[in-house]
Amino acid sequence: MTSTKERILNTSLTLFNREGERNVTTNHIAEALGISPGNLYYHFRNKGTIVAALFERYSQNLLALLEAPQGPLTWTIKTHYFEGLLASMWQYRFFHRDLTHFLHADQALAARYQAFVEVVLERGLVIYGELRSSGIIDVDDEQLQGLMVNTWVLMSSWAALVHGLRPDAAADEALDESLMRHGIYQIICLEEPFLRGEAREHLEEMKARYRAVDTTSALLLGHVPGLDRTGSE
Amino acid sequence: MTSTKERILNTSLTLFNREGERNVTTNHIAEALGISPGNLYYHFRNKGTIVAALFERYSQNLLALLEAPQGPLTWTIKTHYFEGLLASMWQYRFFHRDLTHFLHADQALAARYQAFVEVVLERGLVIYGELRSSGIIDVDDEQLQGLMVNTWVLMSSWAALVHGLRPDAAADEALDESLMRHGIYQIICLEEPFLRGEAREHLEEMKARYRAVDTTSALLLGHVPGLDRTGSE
DNA sequence: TGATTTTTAGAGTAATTACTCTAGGAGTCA
DNA sequence: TGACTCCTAGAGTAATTACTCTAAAAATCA
Repeated sequence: MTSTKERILNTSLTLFNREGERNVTTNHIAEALGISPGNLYYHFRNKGTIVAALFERYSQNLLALLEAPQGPLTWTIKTHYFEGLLASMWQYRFFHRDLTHFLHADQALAARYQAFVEVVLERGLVIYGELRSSGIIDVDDEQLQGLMVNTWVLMSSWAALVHGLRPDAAADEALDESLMRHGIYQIICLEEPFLRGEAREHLEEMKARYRAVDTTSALLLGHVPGLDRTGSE
Repeated sequence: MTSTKERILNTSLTLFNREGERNVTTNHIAEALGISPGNLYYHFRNKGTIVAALFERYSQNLLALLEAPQGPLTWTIKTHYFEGLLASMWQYRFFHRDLTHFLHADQALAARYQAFVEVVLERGLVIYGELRSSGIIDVDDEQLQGLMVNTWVLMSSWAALVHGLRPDAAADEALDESLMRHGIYQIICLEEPFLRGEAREHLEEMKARYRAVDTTSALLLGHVPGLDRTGSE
């Protein structure tokens, strides 16, 4: 049986993701759990510590994934790997959604977050570096850095962005998954021009796999008709 | 002399950007202006309408920029043009920072925002389409779409992301400008592999111009080293 | 068992905050 | 002048909300 502390975190996470941290009061969390506010405050000094604890879980989660050894790295494996990362980030999407507020409100959290980003980028550079060594991507140092930053911006913003555009807080798991796949698709778009050898062979297959069939393109590229025209001109 | 209504909007914008909309109360806005809360509420039914009015200003601002005719389009011009867009977005950065909350709280605003994004993407596709027609970028339809989405994600997230990482709310104009230039640099990184002809010739020059000398690697890829900008023009 | 510590309930509070209401000044037009 | 509208002040309020306090149940230990 999970401890009360754990249950508070789990419920908070669910509510934060669904309603947005700003709209979830501590009383609301307690009520959802069927415990008293006093009990909640016995386990967490204040609301901020709940957020901080969730960030800890989030960052541990992500860093663990990033530490995982992987033997010979192919582009396909790497992409699948990124898919896992994005899924983890989606689980804690409330965090990136209100990131600036949290960092503004909690100096210590800000420092931990900064360190976290540094490690993520560092590790990401290693991964891309390995791909380069294997001749899978063809980039110079500068392009590698640019690519890494863009990948991170995309991943860390994707959830919030997509969450803002999707139809009303309908808890549609199928849609969510499709949106995450679209995120990976966009990363593939980032990498595509640099891909060589093995990766190039799998490119179309991978694009097809992650390309959002209907719903996703509908969301971001709605009824944008621009392409038919520019193609023929 | 600007009307009270305008002054309320201006002050709100300033405070929202600096403190975050969440931390700025209506009383606070009134106080900053030296007017009474009652007066504020005479001009705006509630806080949400202030946000909505600011979004209107923001979207009009951006759409006007996007409508601007431009004659023959070079990559250099386009990049300079994007710089203007990003600067406008930076002026209203509070909006993208709390975007999901605003959309969640105001159905009508959500609809307007969705329409806004559609127009922006549409217009962006036209611009990239023109570059393609001129042989400046070499992409197929699918790559064009992918590029467009990534550009938009990058631009609309950049302010919030960077704001979260920069040192404490120091109102450092020089730093801000450097960060915006870095945003353009990242877009250049997105486009670089597709560039041909004229653009390719100006690539290094443009990269040099927008590359943040210290701050780039500093903010996102390391620690901020006191901002020692060596003669940049 | 009794003693002690951990966990819980739940009423309560101080502070905040979005917003209201009334009354009156200030400009305009007759 | 008076009447009418626009604008402003500022006291006040209802509701929310993060958080406290006391006491008791439950678990742990001697």
